Amino acid sequence: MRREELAQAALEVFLTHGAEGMTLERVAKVVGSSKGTVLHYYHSKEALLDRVLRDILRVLGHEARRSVGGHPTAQQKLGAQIALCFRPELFTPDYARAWLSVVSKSPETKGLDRYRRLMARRLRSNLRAQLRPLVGATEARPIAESLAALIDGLWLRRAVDPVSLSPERAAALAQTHLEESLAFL
Amino acid sequence: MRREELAQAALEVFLTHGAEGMTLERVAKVVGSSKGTVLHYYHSKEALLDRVLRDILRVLGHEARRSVGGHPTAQQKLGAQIALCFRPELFTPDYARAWLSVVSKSPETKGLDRYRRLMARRLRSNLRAQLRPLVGATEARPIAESLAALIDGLWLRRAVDPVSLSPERAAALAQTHLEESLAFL
DNA sequence: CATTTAATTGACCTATGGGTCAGTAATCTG
DNA sequence: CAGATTACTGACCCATAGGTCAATTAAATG
Repeated sequence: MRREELAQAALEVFLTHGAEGMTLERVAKVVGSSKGTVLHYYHSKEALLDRVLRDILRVLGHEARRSVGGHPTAQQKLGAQIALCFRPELFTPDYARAWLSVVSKSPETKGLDRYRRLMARRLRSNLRAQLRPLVGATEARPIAESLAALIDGLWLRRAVDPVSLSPERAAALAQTHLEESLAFL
Repeated sequence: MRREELAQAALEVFLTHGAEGMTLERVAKVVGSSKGTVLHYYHSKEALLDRVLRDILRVLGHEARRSVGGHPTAQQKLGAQIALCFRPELFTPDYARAWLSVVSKSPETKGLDRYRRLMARRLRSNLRAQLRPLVGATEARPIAESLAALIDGLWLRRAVDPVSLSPERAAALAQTHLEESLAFL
C-alpha cells in the first residue's frame, strides 16, 4: 500500500513540476519520507515515472472507452472524443505542462518515448476509426491528422498561456474544424 | 568577433541539444575553447541564450517581412505566411525540438518566456491582420487562433516524429484548413 | 519471546552544470 | 621597450539529483 501512496504522490509532483521536476526528494517530502524510501519501492526514478505515466494512460483509455463508446452514431462519438480531450478537469495548465515536459524530454529518454508515441497514436487512430464510416478510409486520414494536430496545438497553448484559452473555447474550435472538414466532401 | 563566433556556436548547440542541453562546455568545445572563455564574453548562460533567441527572432522577423510583404493580395500574403512557417530549411526536427525545449522550459525562467510570448503573439497577430480585410475583424480572430494552433500542433509533431510528416504535407494541411475556414463565410 | 524479514533512514558517492577567481599569455598603446 | 588592458585557462566552489549501502528500527512469524 506504500507503493500506491508513493505513486499517488509522484503523480501529484509530476503534475505540478513536470517530468524533470519530479525529483525523488520532492516525492519523498509529499509522503513525509526520505529519498531512500522511494528508491526502496521503485528501484529508479525511471521506474517511478513509468508507473505514473502508465496510470495516466490507463485512466485516459478507460475514460475514452466509457465516454466515446456510449454514443451510437459516429458523429456523436467524434464529439465525445473531442469533449474528452478538453474536459475541464483534464485540460488544465498543470496537465498540459506535464504532458509537454514529457514530449520535450522524450527524445533522449527511451522509456518516455513509448508513452508519447502511444498517446499520439491512440488519438489519431481513434479519430480515424470514427471518421472512416463517415468519409471513407482515404479521406479519414488527412482529416484525423489535421484534427489531432489542432488538438495538440490547443493543448500546447493551454500549457504556455493558462488564461487566454478556456476549455470550452478550445473544444469549440476543434469541433468547428471537424465540422468544416466534414462539410467539404 | 569572438563574441559573434560564440553566438554562432551557441546557436549550433542550441539547435542540436535544445535550451537545457546548450551547456557552456558544449559551446566552448565547438569553438575549441574552454567554459571560462564563454563566460568571459557572456556573463551568464542566460545572456548567451538570450542572444541566440534574439538572433533567431530577428532573422525570422526579417524573413517574414521579406516573404510576406512581397505579395499584393491578402490571400497571397496568407499563403506566404504559411509557406514561411513550413519552409524545409526551417521546419526541421532540430528547429522544432529546440523551439519545444524553450516552450517547455519557459514557465520557470522568465527570460525565455518573453521570447515564447513574442513568437506566439507575432504569428497570431500576423495571421489576424491579413485575415481582417478578407473576413472582417470579428471573424478574423477565431480563424487566426485555430490556424495558429494547427501550425503549432504540426510543429510539435515534427519535433517528436521527424519522419512521418514532410514540410510539404504540413503546409498543405494548414493551407487546406485556411481555405475551409474561409469558405465558411 | 526470539528470530527472521521488511521498512526506513541518512550518510556518502558520482556526475553535471553554472559560476568565480587568480594567474598567465597575448596584444595594444604611450 | 614598458606598462596597461584584454584574452584565456584551469582549478575550484556550490548546488542539484540520482543512486548505493550499511545500519537501525519496526513488524511479522514460528
